[in-house]
Amino acid sequence: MASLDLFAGENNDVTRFSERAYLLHGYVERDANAILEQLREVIKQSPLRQFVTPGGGKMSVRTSSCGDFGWITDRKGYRYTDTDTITGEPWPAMPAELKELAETAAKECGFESFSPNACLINVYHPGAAMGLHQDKDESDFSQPIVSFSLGLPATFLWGGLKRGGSPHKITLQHGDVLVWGGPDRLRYHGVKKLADGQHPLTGNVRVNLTFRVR
DNA sequence: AAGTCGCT
DNA sequence: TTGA
Repeated sequence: MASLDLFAGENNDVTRFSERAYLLHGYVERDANAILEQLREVIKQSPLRQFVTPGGGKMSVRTSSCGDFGWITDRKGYRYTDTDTITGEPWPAMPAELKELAETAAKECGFESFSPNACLINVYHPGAAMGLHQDKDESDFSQPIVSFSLGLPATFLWGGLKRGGSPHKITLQHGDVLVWGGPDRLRYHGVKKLADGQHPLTGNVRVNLTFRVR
């Protein structure tokens, strides 16, 4: 696949929904086809899989990773690895164009030095969900999280720094990008059970990419 | 407990 | 919908 068009940046429609949490509406919409094409190549090397959590439950989301590190879980806990535990090979490289888009989005929100070395790929089919959790397996919480949404829309849940209370609901559409960091870096967050639907680019799935510094 | 269940 |  040819390089991305890198149209992102032309769209300045940004909603700030917490002190340092931002929704960039449609930020990667025009790059969506190219992003999905890159992901198909990644998934050929490291296939999607359903993890088991430490509690023994099976995640409904299908997951892979690219970059220097990939996020995994099993009964022993959550962690990053430098090789795919299925293939035994290093995780596929993070496509440079994706990394650049994530960095540009972070910069747009005032996170100047973001250089992700891990990208978690989560594919949601109808019925799949993500319970409220914190992204806390990384070592430097001064670095933000950047999240791309592609395909079917989803309801994002935005909680507090501790469990409890009712999370805010934010609709994520195809092409939207979320950035959160600073005092919001360890907020609980999740995704409501995905509603059935069809999207012209992805069919009946939602694709989510989260870029992190391990 | 990134899940599931049970009570409100 | 929330709390354990």
